[in-house]
Amino acid sequence: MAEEECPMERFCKLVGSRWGCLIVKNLMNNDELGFNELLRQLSTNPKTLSDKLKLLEKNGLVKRRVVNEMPIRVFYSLTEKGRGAARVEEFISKWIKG
Amino acid sequence: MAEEECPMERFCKLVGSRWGCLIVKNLMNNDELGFNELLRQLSTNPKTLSDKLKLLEKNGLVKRRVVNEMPIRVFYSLTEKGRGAARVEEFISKWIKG
DNA sequence: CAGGATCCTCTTTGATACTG
DNA sequence: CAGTATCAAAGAGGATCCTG
Repeated sequence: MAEEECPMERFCKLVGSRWGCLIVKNLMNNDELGFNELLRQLSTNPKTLSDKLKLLEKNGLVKRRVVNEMPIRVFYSLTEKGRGAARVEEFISKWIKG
Repeated sequence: MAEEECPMERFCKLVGSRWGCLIVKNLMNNDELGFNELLRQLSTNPKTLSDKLKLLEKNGLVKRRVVNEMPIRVFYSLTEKGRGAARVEEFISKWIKG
C-alpha cells in the first residue's frame, strides 16, 4: 500500500530493529568501534551489521571514518543526531513503564 | 538471538509497523471506531487489522468495547497509555527533523 | 580487517473466502 | 458486523564462505 510514512515508522526502521537499536547503544558507550569489534560485541553476522550500518549512515545517525593503513581500518561512531536517538529512547522508556 | 529486549524495540513492535502506527493515529482522531470502519479507513485486510488490534490491546494501548445488539458491534478506542504513544510520536518527529 | 555474495528460514503482510 | 482460516508473497535476519 505504500502511502506516506509517519515519523514514528521512519524512526522505527532505523533503530527499532534488534540490531539498529543495539548498534546505537554500543556506539553510545564506545565513541568509536571498528567493524569487527562491533560484530563481536553484537554477536551477529557481517551482512546484517553491514546492512544496518549503511542504513544508519545514510540517515545521518552514524559516521564512518576510514584509516588508510594496511590492513585498512574503518571506525564507526554516532553523529549528534545519532546521540539524539538515545534521548528518544529515554522518552520511550518512561512512557512504556508509566 | 533473543536476548533481552530494549524499550525502544518493544515500542517499535507496537507502533512502529505501518499498521500499528496508523491504527493509533486513526483512533486518535476518532474516539471510537468499529472494526469495519477501521478496516476501510486503513484499507488493509481483516487478518492484519485483527492481529494488530490484539497486540495493541494486550499491551494496554487499545480498549475494546462490545455492544450486544444484533448484529454485534465492537468499538475500539485508545487508552490513556495509547494516547501517550502520540506524545512519543511528537517527540520523535522533532528529533527526526532536527 | 572490512565487507560482499549466497542461500536459507522465519515473520509480517496481504488477498480471498468463509462463519457466527 | 466482527472477525477466523488458508495460502501466497515479501522482507528482515542469519549462517557461511570468500576477497581486496
